[in-house]
Parts: sequence; structure tokens; C-alpha cells
Amino acid sequence: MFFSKAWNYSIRALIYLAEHKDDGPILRSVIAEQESIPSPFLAKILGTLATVNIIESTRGPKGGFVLKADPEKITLLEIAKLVEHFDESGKCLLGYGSCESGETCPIHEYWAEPKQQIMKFLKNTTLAMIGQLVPQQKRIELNSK
Amino acid sequence: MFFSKAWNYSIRALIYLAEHKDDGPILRSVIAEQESIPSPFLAKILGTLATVNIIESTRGPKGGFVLKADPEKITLLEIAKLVEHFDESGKCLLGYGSCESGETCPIHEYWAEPKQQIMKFLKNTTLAMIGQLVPQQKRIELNSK
DNA sequence: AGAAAAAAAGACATTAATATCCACAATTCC
DNA sequence: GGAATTGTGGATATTAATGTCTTTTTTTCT
Repeated sequence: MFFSKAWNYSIRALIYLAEHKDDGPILRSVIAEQESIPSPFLAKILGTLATVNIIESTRGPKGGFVLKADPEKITLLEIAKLVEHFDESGKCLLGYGSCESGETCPIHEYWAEPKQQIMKFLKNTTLAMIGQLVPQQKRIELNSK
Repeated sequence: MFFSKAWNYSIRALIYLAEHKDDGPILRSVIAEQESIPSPFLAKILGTLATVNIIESTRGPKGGFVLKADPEKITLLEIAKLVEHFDESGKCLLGYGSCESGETCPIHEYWAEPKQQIMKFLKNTTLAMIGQLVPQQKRIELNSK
């Protein structure tokens, strides 16, 4: 899968919140159902997103979650670093120590291009870009797994 | 890390065996020490590689493991499929079902290029290519983690 | 003030990957 | 044939990610 479920769920929850930015606080239970995310697990994710002020939470009746950050500025990389231990360093794929101290191990010759593309994807893709592109209907049926 | 430890260990063990192709059977304990791989874990990996005839095992004194397959034909993808559950399908990064039924979800627009590069890397990189390029000395110090 | 709604927090369970250990089987050497 | 060596297989432990449950705190509404 390349990225964790937590990352996957985070992006989907944020897209949902972006689409309902003006509807007032959204219940976790609603996001969980609409996006097929385990509700208690989502609670933790939303908690994390709230602590770094990407979203805002309010308690009590009429409470819920609202997107606070600018979707143009939320990148996939930021979420990856937040909810999983994403390794942004140039660590060698095979774990050879020499690659980090200037002298690159030669598997880098082959890995460099894919890696660069992945980083570009994570850095340059924003929530706004995804949200715009994913029409509501297409997201209704989710994978069972 | 993108790829599992099992994958990482497999590649490194195979490179070691490729370099000692003509030295007769190599002990698991030697590979484990030289490549800093947990010996009992390596046992399982070597077992897996042996069952699909990539390597050959012999028991008893003077026993050990010998590379059997042609390094030119062992690809990184083959190992990934063998020792981890590598998902080669075009499954949507965000888990949206529509992507698999012809209509691609629009995050694919951004993910397509990195994904293609990764697959190219895995399919086209062979053990022979890595082994040739990695000089012995460079591989001595391994990452602690 | 009291009841209900909702998030927050923390304990607990499950699963998969990683790692270790031990008994067993096969082989070699004497 | 017996002892030592080495892989094989199965049981178990550890860790991290995922998933669940319960209690507490905050807020709103009556």
C-alpha cells in the first residue's frame, strides 16, 4: 500500500471536511460512516490533526470538527510526517551506512528517480488539488479492504 | 522505509551469495554476521528463497546456501512479491473503489508518475546490476537501525 | 441545575512484521 | 555406527499499527 491506513484515513477525512467547510462542525460519526473509516480509530486521527491546528474541534452538542488550515497549504507530505513515521531522509534503501555520509551507494543510481518522483508527489500535492478533482459520486463506493 | 526488512535482508543476502557464488555453500551465520541480519530471521528468509529455487540449501557439515538462479534474472520485484505482500495492482492510493473499475480516481493523475517509476525500478533492477555496482568496502558499515 | 451530546483520554484487543528459541532431520567425518 | 554440523519446522516473544471500549470533560439545551 506504500502509505499507512492512518495516512489514507487522514486524507479522506480532510477532503470530507474541506467539502463541508461551511456546514459547521461535522461529527466524527458522520465522517466515519461516509468515508468507511473505523470510528474510534478516526477519533485518534482527528485528535492528532486538531493538536496541530489543521482542524478545529468543539465539544458538546453541536460540536464536531471543522477544517481550519488552508487546503492549498496542506500537503500529502505534511500528513505523512504527522500520522506516520515518514522517512524523509536520504537513507539507503538497502540500509548501507555509506550512503548517508556523502558517498552514495550505487543502488541509489536506480532508486534516485523513483524516490524523487515520490517526494515531488508528496510535497506538491495539496488537499485542495485532490478535493477539487475527486467528484462526490466517485468516492461513495470504497474498497472493502 | 517503503520496503520491508525482509525484502531488504533478502536482497543483501542474495548479493552476498552472488559474490561468493564459487566458494561453495555459505553458512547462514556468516551471511548474518557480514550483513548484520538477525540470524534466526535470516533462516526463514533463506528458507523461502530456497523453496522457489533462487538459492539452494544443503545440510550437514559443509552445508549452507548457494545462489542458484541467474543474477541477471532476479529482479527486485520478484523478491518483493516473494517475501512481502507487495501490491502490484493498480489499487487506489486512497482506497476508492472506482479506480479499479476503469474510471480512475483523479489522485491517480498525480500518483501515476511516481508509481510508474517505482514499478520500473522494481521490474528492471536485477541482482546482477546491484551486485556489480556495490563495491565490497562500501557495504561494511551498516546502519544501526 | 440537570440531562444529553460530543470530543478527549486512556486502557485494552487484535493483527502483522519482526525476532528468538528449541527440537528434529539430514549430512559429513571419523 | 556415532558424534558433530547444519538446515528445517514449529512454537513463542516482541513491537508497531490498527482497531475497540469505557470513563471523563466540556458544552448546549431545557
